[in-house]
Amino acid sequence: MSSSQPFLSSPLATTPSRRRKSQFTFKQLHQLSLSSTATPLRVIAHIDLDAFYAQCEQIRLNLPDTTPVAVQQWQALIAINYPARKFGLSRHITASEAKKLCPELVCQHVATWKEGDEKWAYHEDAYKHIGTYKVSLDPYRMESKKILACIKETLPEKLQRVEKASVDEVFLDLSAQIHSILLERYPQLQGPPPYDDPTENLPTPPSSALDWSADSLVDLDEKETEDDDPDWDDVAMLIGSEIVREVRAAVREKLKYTCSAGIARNKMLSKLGSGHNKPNGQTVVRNRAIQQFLSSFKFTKIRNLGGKLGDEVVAGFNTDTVKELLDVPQDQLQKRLGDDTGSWLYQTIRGEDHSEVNPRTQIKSMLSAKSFRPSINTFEQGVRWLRIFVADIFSRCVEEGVLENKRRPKTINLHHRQGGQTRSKQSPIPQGKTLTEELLFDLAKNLLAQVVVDGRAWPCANLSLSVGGFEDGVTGNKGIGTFLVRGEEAKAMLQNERDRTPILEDSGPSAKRRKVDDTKSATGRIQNFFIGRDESTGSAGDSELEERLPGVEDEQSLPNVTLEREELDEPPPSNQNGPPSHLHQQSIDHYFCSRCNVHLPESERAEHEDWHFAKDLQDEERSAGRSETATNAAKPPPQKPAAGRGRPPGTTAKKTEKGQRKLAFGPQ
DNA sequence: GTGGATGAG
DNA sequence: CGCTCATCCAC
Repeated sequence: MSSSQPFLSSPLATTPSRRRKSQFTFKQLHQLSLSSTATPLRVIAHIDLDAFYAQCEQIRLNLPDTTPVAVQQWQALIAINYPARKFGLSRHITASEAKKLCPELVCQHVATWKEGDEKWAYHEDAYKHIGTYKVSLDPYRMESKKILACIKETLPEKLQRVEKASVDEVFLDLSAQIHSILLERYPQLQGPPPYDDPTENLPTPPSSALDWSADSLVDLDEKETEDDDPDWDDVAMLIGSEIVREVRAAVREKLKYTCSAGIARNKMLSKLGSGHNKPNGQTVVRNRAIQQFLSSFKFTKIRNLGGKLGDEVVAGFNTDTVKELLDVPQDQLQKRLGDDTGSWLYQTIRGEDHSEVNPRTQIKSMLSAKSFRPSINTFEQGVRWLRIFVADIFSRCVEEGVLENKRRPKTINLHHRQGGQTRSKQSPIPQGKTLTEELLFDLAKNLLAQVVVDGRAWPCANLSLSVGGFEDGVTGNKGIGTFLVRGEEAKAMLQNERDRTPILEDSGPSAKRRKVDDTKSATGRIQNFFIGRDESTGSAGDSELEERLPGVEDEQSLPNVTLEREELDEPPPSNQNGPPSHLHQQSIDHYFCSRCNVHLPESERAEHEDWHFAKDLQDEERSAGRSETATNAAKPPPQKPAAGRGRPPGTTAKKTEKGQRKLAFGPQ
């Protein structure tokens, strides 16, 4: 509903002397305590750190906050703080151009990994080494964590609802806390409603003018005047604004960061609001001001309309403003965009957004990537970057508590870009083994090998490695006494292995010798990864020599690939239960476990078999303890229940006539 | 489950 | 721009 209409159409408005009742009901007030997306009293805040990366560097370097600071990534500037913006600096200019415009600019390069290092660092001359270093954004992730923790500490634990929206943004659903404060400050709101009827209107709101002086206030809609009495939604917003001011003060005082905020009825409006008064300001979008506020924007500034969908709308209706799009009837929008997208857009430009604040603060995946200029052309070059990616990802996994078994990823994914197209390969991370850096490295190499044999791998313009499917750690393998002991043994053995062949070697002459070995061992695994490939259609062409045309089945086979296929393919990798037939000897000291899809040295074979044995035993006990229907003894460990509730706007893909996909937004 | 695409910052 | 992160869909 429009926020302004009820005021205008209220019959009581004709009796100026008598104050009208609230337009809100006891039911809507109650819904506020539940953070319901349906209540018009809802209050959402969006908090956005000001020029975050630049502020991180300014604070890390202990510079006065008046110093112009930019963050440099190779030659590009990826963040510019507000003092620097006064000099006309913007993104898309180079560091040297910026220095000319602003000689006293502090131009700090991001931290980087260099080959062989076991940790990222701030290197003075990083920009000279775009070919061998990899950017690390870890410092900003760590600051982000501290800020998020600070925000959570400031809010009452029981009533908070915080969504981490990005490294420098959060959404807060303040509804429940505001409900509590309202009842406390205005006891007349405590129930029960008259006649115990929840549809009864709330008592008359306080008549004194509200003090908005500390906030930037968006102008009211036309026909609304500041003389109109406030209602409870205004009171709720004002309380929300107080809370946000306290949160921002805490972040400022404890961590020195400034941020901007928007307070409004929903996520979309709060986000637009937070950008309205930067830096270090907060903006309240009262319900009575929504139309005026929204109409001032190009709709491409609204979330989800910044991309192709927005372009499609512009093309379809020859305007990029909310104001003009308001004249388009809903069915016209639907005709052009599809029913769901059309009605979503119709509602959105009228200020409606019923999406929930998703109480989620932990990441679900992490990624390490590098664009290559110029492209890289060999498997061993790729492997060298994988080393760095793995070091990066593994150290971040350690921060996530992987070593303490708190959280651990389930899958590993390699993305590869060549020419216009990107392809990816992924594999499960075996859960039976301790998650080590070399395990990840091994898996990553295999994925790269798969990409290579699939063809058209070179020249490669971009590689990225990610791990995902983070789940809470297992409980400690109850009932398996031998596992932990053996696990320690395994660690010791792996340590010995590492001592002999250090994984994080120095860059230098020795690296050249070693990378040959990497290539060999990895090509050895190419063979293994041809399991499952259909022999009759042959295997992939040799991408380095043969560019296959799209759609053409080129069946040039790699002799050494098909060689071992038979034996490997025999028991296809599966989760079936059974005798220990899952360990396949590949060579004198090399095994492949088809249950885990993992390669093992002889030194780990016994432990691995023991682990399966113990786990099967445990699973049998479990299923016996339950019912006869439990036949899933060898299924993966029980999954985390569900990702909480509340997906952001329900989106469903549709195919357009042109075969392009676009988003469609369904009802919540 | 896998691989591609879109969108955000 | 380059590097992340999330979500969705066809398969």
